[in-house]
Amino acid sequence: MQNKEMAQRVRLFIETCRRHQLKITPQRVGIYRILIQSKRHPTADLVYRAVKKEFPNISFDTVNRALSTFAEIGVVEVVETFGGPKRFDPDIKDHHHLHCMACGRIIDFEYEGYARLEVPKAIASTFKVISRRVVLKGLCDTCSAKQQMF
Amino acid sequence: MQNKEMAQRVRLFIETCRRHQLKITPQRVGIYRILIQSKRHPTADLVYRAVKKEFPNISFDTVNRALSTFAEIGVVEVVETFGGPKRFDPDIKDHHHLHCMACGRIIDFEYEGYARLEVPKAIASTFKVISRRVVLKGLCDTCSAKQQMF
DNA sequence: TGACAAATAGGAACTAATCTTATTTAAGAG
DNA sequence: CTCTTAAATAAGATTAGTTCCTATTTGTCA
Repeated sequence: MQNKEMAQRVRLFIETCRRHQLKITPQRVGIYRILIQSKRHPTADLVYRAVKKEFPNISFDTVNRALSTFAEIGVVEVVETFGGPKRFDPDIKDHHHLHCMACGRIIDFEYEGYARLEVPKAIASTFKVISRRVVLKGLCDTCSAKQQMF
Repeated sequence: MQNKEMAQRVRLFIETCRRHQLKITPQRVGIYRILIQSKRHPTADLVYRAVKKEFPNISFDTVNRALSTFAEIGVVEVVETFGGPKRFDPDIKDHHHLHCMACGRIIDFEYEGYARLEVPKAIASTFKVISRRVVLKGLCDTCSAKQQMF
């Protein structure tokens, strides 16, 4: 990620925090910076270990609480998983996911064809739909290559 | 569910277990029967508490292991969640999910319009896609009614 | 009917998430 | 710039969810 883009996203993040009357602490900014640099939909623990390099005595709880707070104000998203620890996604634009069942990697993709997944009338009339996503399960390039060998 | 349909599904379940060299134990059958009667995508703990009525000294581990085994051989599915305990779905037909963010309910639906969600070429050429599902987040009828009151 | 691998019960161990409390700090008021 | 106060943090304890371990039991096949 470009330095410039990063700075821009951090600015936006800070703005959103202010709008929600959240204090801008160095820890929160550090956590957010780590998160937007990660392409791996990390767990709280992974973020904790990364941010610990910059803040050696930050506590796990601070990281975990920050991530939950970020999700509440909508600057990050909790990703759908199939058990295991929560994973966080700093990309809040509409996009879709492929889950590799072998290595657990989650690959983001955007696709025009899914752009306006209409909601069935029967659903739309009774439920308030907030977000839509296509979730694919499969094997990523690396793992399907490995399988071929057997 | 009709008695007849139930018996048929259990027969199929037993067949699949045999195909995978799994022993047909009364516990496994009991757990499976509970699961196919549930419309709530229950957690292991919920299944455990229900099946305990029939098998008073079944252990949680037996239930949990059975459910994982069932998922491995494909007779049930682990449902996508946003943190929290694993949830299991006895419906292995293609279908989609609406997650109520307020009460946690997961509503199944089928929709012709999603029937063949084509996979983008860029994905299809590098990944082996095994299943596809549309995941909607929102508020269910009951919860959106409650919100209206404020 | 007997032999054996697989499954179960029960409890221990482990991992993830949340809570508690004392201390520190961001940010608005003066 | 300093003071005040509510909010946030660190550290450790607690709880929830899941998996592991071991002795015992039980399906299944010969």
